[in-house]
Amino acid sequence: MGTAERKERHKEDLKKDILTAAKELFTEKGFEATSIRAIAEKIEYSPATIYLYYKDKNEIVHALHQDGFALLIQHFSVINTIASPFERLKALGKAYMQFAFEHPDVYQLIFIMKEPMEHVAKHEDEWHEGDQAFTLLLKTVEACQQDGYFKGFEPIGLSFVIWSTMHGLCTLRTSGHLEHMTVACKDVANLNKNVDELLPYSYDSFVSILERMKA
Amino acid sequence: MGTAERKERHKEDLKKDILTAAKELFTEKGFEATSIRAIAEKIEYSPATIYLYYKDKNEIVHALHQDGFALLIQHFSVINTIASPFERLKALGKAYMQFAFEHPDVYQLIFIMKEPMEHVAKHEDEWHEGDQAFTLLLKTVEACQQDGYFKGFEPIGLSFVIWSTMHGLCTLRTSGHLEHMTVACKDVANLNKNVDELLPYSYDSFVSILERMKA
DNA sequence: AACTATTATAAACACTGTTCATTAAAATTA
DNA sequence: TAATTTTAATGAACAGTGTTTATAATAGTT
Repeated sequence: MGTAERKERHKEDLKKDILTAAKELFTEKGFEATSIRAIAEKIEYSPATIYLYYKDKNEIVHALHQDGFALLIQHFSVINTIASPFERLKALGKAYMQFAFEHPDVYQLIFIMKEPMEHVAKHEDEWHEGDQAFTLLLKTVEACQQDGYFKGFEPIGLSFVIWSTMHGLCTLRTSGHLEHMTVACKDVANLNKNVDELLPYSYDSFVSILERMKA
Repeated sequence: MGTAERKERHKEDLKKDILTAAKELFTEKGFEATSIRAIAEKIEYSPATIYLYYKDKNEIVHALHQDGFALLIQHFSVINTIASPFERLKALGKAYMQFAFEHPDVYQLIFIMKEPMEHVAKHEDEWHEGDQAFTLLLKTVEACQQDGYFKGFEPIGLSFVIWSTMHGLCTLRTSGHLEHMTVACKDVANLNKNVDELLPYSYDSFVSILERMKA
């Protein structure tokens, strides 16, 4: 008769509305300040209704985590046009960094927060999003190796080191730790106490290191 | 009369007792589960009393942050006995990694959590602890340079890259993200799906990279 | 002993995530 | 169409959180 379908559609709409409201509040006020009650108020439903569509807050956070990852993968799409493997690797790093600074809250959601991963763990699931992104890096590193870079290195370990470096650069910045380090900035004439300059600067250092790894 | 001194001493004792109780609860049950009420119960005082000695929870967290950093610096003391700069750098990395795994909660307190840094920011303070640790790394890197390593590199940027890599390695592990990445572990014969092996393994890769940077 | 300054606390405020019995609405059956 | 069943939504409560404040108890001084 079709009424069941319409109902089902309405149910899925509401589930998405919850997620959209959560995402907006999240990017607006951060995770800490985003309560179930606030989400409920935004979609004009009772807080208890949320629990008819999501088991708990972690399930919402995990859904946002997945959405956030899709956005990251999307940011990576720029590298498809680049033929040179090493240039592709560099572009991947730049895209990663840019994403972390443009969407610090999403970055936290997908790479820092424990809750979404705990949700994956509880459901004995696998982290497909992470695998997908890591595979992209791995393939690029392997392509670089065929181009003469990183000879003698095992690609997975190397990929992981590269990811770690980028992750470290991004997190140390967004967590606010660098802002209060005087040594790292003040003493360098080129930097002028500006933290924002330290990161692209360090990224260039990192690229130089990798560049020297060509046979 | 001395009574004023005794009182002052008692006051400082209580302030330390609060911190000790907080530290114990923190390492026992984690930050999330450590409430002011729980701390108060442990020292057998009323929750409101805590606020006579610490302005708010962030001030307690910041005090723990400073204690934690002292512990890290202590872990670094092993490098004093090593003459070779590059071996010293390697030992520094190893000590850093070991600290992160032995005290994951303290690591989170000093390098991941935003709250202690927010406290530093509010008081227009500087992050002396961070500066101290970074300087130690910087001096080691500079010594390496005088030994023929990292020629042509600006030491601060390079030091920051090294720190970022170590930080990335440690945080990706303790946050639980690696546990659910199948690609990174399963496919490597040497690793046998074991995440615990991925890190020392990746660390060795990183050391190899640095090793190649001689002359 | 009386007064004052310090220290401690009970109670409340405004929140949080989550559960559950109850009610309202919609769909199905008689 | 009327009665019944299934589904969806909610108000209220539970147990917790950080924090503030007026009140009470204690200690020190005159």
